[in-house]
Amino acid sequence: MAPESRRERPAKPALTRDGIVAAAVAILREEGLRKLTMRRLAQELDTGAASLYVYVRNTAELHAAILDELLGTIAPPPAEGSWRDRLERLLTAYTTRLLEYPGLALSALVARPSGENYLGLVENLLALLAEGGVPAERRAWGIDILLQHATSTAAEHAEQDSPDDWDALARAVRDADETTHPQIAAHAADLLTGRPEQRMSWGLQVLITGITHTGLPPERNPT
Amino acid sequence: MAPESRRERPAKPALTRDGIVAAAVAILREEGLRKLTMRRLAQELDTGAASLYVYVRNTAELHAAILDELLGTIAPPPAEGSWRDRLERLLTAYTTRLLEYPGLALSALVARPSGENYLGLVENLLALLAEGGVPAERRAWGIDILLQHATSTAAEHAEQDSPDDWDALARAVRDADETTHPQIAAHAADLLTGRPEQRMSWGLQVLITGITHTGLPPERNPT
DNA sequence: ACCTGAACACCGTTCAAGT
DNA sequence: ACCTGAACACCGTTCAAGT
Repeated sequence: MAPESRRERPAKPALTRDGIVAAAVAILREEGLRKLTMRRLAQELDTGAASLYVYVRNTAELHAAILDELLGTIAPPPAEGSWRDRLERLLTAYTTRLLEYPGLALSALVARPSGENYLGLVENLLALLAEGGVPAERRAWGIDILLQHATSTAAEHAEQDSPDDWDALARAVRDADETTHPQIAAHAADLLTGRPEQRMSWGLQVLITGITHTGLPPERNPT
Repeated sequence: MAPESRRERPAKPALTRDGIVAAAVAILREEGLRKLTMRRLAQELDTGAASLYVYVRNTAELHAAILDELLGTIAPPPAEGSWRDRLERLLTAYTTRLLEYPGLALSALVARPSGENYLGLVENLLALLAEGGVPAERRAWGIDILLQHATSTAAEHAEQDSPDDWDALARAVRDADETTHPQIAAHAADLLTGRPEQRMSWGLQVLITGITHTGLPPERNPT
């Protein structure tokens, strides 16, 4: 009896948090963040959206879990090269990962992640600053700016379904009146030039140099 | 005849782009960005949501227009103080404005604004870097990082309906294992300490110092 | 040209009821 | 405890039809 249970369709696997996150990553890779909704995810797992809420508090938490999963695939920086080189490579790898799904970077910016792989990244960054001789009390705030920069650089590329926005700025800069906006007119070329990797690399150099040269305020009150 | 047109209700004003943006700003101030939807905005203007699309391409464009409106209320920096002081004050004023509506900062990060007031801000920033002796070819990229930092600092505070996220990171940092995460354990205090204004101020110092000390890559290819 | 109602194609989240 | 269907309370955007 009960021949239905012997159909070709594979047995419906039990729901688990890991299974949910894995399915979410799969949808993300195949269809993008826009399509990754609770309803679509539930459909993929052959259940109702409500069932997901047993394992995941809300969409933000789901995004955080996915991000941490993705962070797990960042290769640790090789031991060769100066600490600055390795620091830049590690942060670039982080940004590159995020650039595959800029919408996730946006989530990461708003809800700071706290998963195992994110903590590992923080750990590595702190160690690199220590190796570079950055004073201990400056390291935590230092990686904070570095990560904020790396994350927001990726987030800027979110939702580029229509590149109208960039065109709008480019047009405004090009059409800038020389008398009302002399600076913009003079710098028009540089405002619109530079490959993303070049700007990213320069930005990291700026930050690292700034961090090594800028002392903390004398008193740092708790939040 | 037609006594309906003489009712106490004020005559429905004609739709204009400016009127739409003004109504949007009003809703933003009174109810927040979450409540500012095309449907709610149309309701406020006593029309249907579809009518708005005659004047505004989509939600992103509406957000950009609102942001530029808000930017108009930033006081120009006073002429007193060093260029660094004035630069920091101007950027802080920008971030403070954005912090009132962090959701807008998120929009600004994704769709770079191009309104008149935003261009004015860019113009002022370029002039300040010029005054500070920053080489011409470095100024455009310099204000780009400064604005990215200022905008993303505000964006980080978006959607804090539930402060669970910060708690999650704080817990993870405090619970960090000393053997697996020695750096995090050692820096736990600094990772969680510091008033936002202090971190913001230090961040700007880092950027300004970095910009004045870091040359551009020799070749900068067009985008 | 401008404006509209209605429709299209969706959302996240909650909750009472089942197993 | 886990799972579900159905409901609640919404979205942005398009479009044919009107004025």
